[in-house]
Amino acid sequence: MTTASIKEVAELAGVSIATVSRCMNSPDKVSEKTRIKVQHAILETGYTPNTLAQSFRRGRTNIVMVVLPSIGDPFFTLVMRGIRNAADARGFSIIINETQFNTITADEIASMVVSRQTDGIILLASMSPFGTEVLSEQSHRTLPIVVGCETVAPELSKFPSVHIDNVAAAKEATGYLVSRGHERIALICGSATSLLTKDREFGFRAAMHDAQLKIEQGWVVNGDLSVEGAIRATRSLLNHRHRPSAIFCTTDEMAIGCLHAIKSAGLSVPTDVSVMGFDDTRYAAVMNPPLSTISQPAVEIGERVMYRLCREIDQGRGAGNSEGKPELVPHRLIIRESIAPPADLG
Amino acid sequence: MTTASIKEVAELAGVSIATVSRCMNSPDKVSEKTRIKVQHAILETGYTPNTLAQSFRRGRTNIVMVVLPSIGDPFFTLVMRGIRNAADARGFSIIINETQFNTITADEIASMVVSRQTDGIILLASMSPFGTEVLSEQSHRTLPIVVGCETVAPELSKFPSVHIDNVAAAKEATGYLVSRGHERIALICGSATSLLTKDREFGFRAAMHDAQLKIEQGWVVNGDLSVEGAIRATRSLLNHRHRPSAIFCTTDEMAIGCLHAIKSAGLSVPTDVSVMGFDDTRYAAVMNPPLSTISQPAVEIGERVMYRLCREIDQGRGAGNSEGKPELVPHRLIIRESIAPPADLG
DNA sequence: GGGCAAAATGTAAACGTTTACAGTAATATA
DNA sequence: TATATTACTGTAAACGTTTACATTTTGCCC
Repeated sequence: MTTASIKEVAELAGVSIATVSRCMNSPDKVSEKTRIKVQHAILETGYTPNTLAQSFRRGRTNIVMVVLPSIGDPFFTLVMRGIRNAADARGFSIIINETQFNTITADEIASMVVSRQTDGIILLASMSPFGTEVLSEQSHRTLPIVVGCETVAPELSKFPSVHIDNVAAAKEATGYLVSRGHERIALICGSATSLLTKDREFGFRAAMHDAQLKIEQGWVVNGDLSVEGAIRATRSLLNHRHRPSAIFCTTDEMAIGCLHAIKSAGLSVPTDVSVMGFDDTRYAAVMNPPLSTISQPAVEIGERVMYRLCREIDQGRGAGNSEGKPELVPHRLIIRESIAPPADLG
Repeated sequence: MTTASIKEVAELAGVSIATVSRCMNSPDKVSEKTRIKVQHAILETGYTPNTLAQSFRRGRTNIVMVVLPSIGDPFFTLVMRGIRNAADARGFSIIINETQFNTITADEIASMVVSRQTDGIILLASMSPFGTEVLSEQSHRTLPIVVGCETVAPELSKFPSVHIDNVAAAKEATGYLVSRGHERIALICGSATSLLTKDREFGFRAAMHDAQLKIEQGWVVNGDLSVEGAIRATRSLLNHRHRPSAIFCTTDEMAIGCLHAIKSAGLSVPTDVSVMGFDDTRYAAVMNPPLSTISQPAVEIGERVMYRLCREIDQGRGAGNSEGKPELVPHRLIIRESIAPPADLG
């Protein structure tokens, strides 16, 4: 039973298909009399516009693609909630593309660009650095892209973005550990190719430098954003010749693994080792002990990214020239119970 | 710079557009000579087919929609991974529709049905019961739908589905608690309208009945699938006149909240209260204590659901007549450290 | 080389909209 | 009442494919 088309509505209402179309899209351009005539015909036939035909004709799908490392990460879940809020409000659907912690290449983006199945792209994942120039040259005028959460590479700075000041946030987090008396602080960070990771690492190093603290070889370790990766990373830190008294994880997700690894090594948090997270996901407060962390306005980031993308799309594709400076949103240090002064101070 | 169309390729290659189209879709129907001629033209023009036009013409988007309560739940994350695996293999994209723990109504489904933006639907969320008949009547012949995880209502039994035997699994979980000596066992379950919840509750009650144990008034409580909901539910259980010695949560996500609530009430797990989860998400093993739970082959469920949907789609829409009995997949009881004999036994 | 089947290609219609343009009806202006 | 606006409606083209059908080319056999 193929659904009624505009033609049948037109016939039933005794008007042309153009009029029916106008009834749907710009009702003010059609007289009230015919409008209600058409309304009735629509109801009677149960007509709904064929989205495929509309997309084709309008050259627009009202679908955007969001590229992110993992929907499983509770932080991204929140960002997605924001994106979805905004998308719903604007009548967009969303296709999610998980990179599974791999950095995405420009080629992959490009292939999304050319098949016009999406109107725009939200990039929450890090791009492989050597891909960025390809992308920026070949497509920044052709497809709207907005970057979220991730710091954007200089070559990509044509693209609008919204995120927190990751350097400052990491600095603040590290500074707090220092202020509680820690001097041996390690860092578990994400993939080395992620600029976001780089920024947080940079903030960490800056804070350590400011405090004139030494970062031992092997104290900065990659946890690849997963719980399991963080467990491995933590084990290596606990076995380190100079065991740190505090561990800063650049993600709550990794902090969960970190907490687990510490406890299953027979140590306790925060008595033996303090732990600092990042993101303030919904699990942070229910961890044992509750996790100190940096809170980002995740939902708001999502909303702003999506609304920004809408603007790009509406202004015609590739308003990449908007040359947006990053929209910075505020972060906040959340103090819970996973951090205490180091034992050797007490 | 609008991309090259099939016409330009045809002109450049000196053939008709039909031939170009054939080169792309059924290369065996065109001579090798012209095929390479066209290949070159394609490369030279940088032609890629306009997906919108293809979708329109073929009446197929290669997009499926999956409806689920929350992508945030780590269990669904795994199911999604399976779905995505299969979808990638078959060239499908996915649009996710979160119900946010609300049951979805047939109307909402129907609106997805009519706008032909998706080729099929995967239903991982519970339908509001009064909606099901509408759905089954009006659309089960028009749009391919496959149900996953959720038990399907009898009225929906025309739709294929794949899930575990939730009744048996819950019975087994409860039985294990009984076998460890528990007699005062409470249940924290999800939304009352979910059949899946109903099934697990039914299994729980059956096991209690078999063991001739009494379920006090107020021992079966709704945790609405969220961490926070479970915290509230647990508090009410801990304040209960007859405090249970074990709590069975029908979701790991809720078990996380449960663990937290018990600990922040100053009690310990499993010494004071034992906790059983359900789903074996990636957090279960890193909880403190590690969570005993029921493991489902989540990724496999996702894959099977998606492949099944592909079959439905290929056989022409609404092969709902396939009248599939549910595909049952096996579950497994996972024993960790969150369960011990009740204190009053020791 | 004539005849024929098979293979390759071209022609043109169709998919369901939107929209520029032209045309007609209604209303206001003189 | 004639004319100039304005408001409404219809006609038809266009969007980029796919595909049934017609036509041409090729290869083969006698």
